[in-house]
Amino acid sequence: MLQLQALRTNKDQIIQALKKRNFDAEIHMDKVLSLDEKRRSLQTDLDNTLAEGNKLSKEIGMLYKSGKTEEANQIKQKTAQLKEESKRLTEKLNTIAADLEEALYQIPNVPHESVPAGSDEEDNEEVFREGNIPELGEEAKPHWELAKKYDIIDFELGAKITGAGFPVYKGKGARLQRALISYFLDKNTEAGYIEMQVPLLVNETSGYGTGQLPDKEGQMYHVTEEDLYLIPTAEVPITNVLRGNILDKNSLPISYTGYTPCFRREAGSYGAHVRGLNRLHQFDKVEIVRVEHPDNSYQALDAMVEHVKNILRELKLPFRVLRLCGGDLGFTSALTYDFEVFSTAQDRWLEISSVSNFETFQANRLKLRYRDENNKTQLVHTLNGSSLALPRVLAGILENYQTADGIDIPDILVPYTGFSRIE
RNA sequence: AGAGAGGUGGCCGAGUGGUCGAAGGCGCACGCCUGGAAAGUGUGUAUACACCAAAAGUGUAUCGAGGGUUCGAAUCCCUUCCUCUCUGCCA
Repeated sequence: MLQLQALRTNKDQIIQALKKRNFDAEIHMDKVLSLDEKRRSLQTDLDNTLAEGNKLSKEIGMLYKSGKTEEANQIKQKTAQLKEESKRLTEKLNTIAADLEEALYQIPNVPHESVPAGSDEEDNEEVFREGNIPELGEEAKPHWELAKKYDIIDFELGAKITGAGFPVYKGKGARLQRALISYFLDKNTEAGYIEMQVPLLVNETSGYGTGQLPDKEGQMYHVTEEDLYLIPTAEVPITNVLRGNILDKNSLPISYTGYTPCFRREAGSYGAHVRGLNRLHQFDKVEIVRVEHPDNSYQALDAMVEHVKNILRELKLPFRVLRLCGGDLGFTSALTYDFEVFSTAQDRWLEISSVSNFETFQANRLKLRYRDENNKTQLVHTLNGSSLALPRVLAGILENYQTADGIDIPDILVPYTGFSRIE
């Protein structure tokens, strides 16, 4: 959620910047600002009415104490009128405040100046590429065939137990999953991230805090009995750990990492691009989250990008980094770098990580602040990234490391798996 | 899941209808004292919103959350969430 104050003072600038997203902010902005104006004048009216009432109440108290019951009763009649008035104003104010909040929720984050203009993924800007794309020859198989051949992932079995998109990992496949999770967590904690184990279900407030609600409501599994949501990413519980806090500026930055399964309904997805591990309802991911002083957040974003690069280097997977264009940029993000691994057998790039700076957009909803030099509260910047999403890394390893009669395990993972080859 | 007790400021803790944003203590900040420190001592110490060009200041709201009773609620009533104790169940 954008800050009202910013909208009031930089209206034109923000409208201009949002054009990069192909988002016409003008109408929204006018609505927000006019609602805000109404809200403020109502607030003033209400405050004055309540103040008057408070004053009279005190008088009544005094009069009763000194036994002047009659005078007190006279004043009482005045307060009845004020009470009605304040009730009316409160109702009005609540309605306007709710409308205002809803209108604010409709406006996406302002893109960073480096975000390229563009309408879809075609316009994303490649900023980095590394690694050799192996020559696999004609025999190369996509990972879903490899998974079947070596009996390490069973999609049908998952469908039997639960439904499509809930695979079962078996034997060395399961072991490889576990190895990847441990390896990622080790890399992250070495880099100073504090490991967290968090709930996999969150309440509504947390969903709003990180911005999944209201705009991605349909993407989350909802446990209606308890009104809880299955997390679509560890970002939600981990970032909400700090919700509502006022941090000492010396406690910044705060860096967390956590492994969780992620649950996504993925309503509306279909076709070849969702085969195998490419798109699942349940998948594993290790996430990194940072809370930063606004002055340092872009430095932190670069550090996160470097960190993920290093992991992919160690895994010896061919990858590239994209700076997302305005049209492809997530609703809450100011700047996002996507990481993609090249899947040789599928002959396409697979997104495996997304690293974003949300600036104050999430912090504003989360009410997550720090105290500055002048003891004033300021919103922090929040960032997060995947390091990494398991299924596509797994797909990348299976496909790129395949040989005619087996799959090699990247050297860096062997201490974690305890084996160096799947046959 | 059932019965009972409770949720007050950064922390502890008083407060059962009136001037209470809330005693007292701890912590923290600044000052005094000291050669320096400790002890002592003085002052200050919540958040949001509105008014004001801004600071100062003023007003309003907030004692888990939401609603109600009342001229007036931290205090009474209802709903809900959470914590603790006992019973039950259970990995």
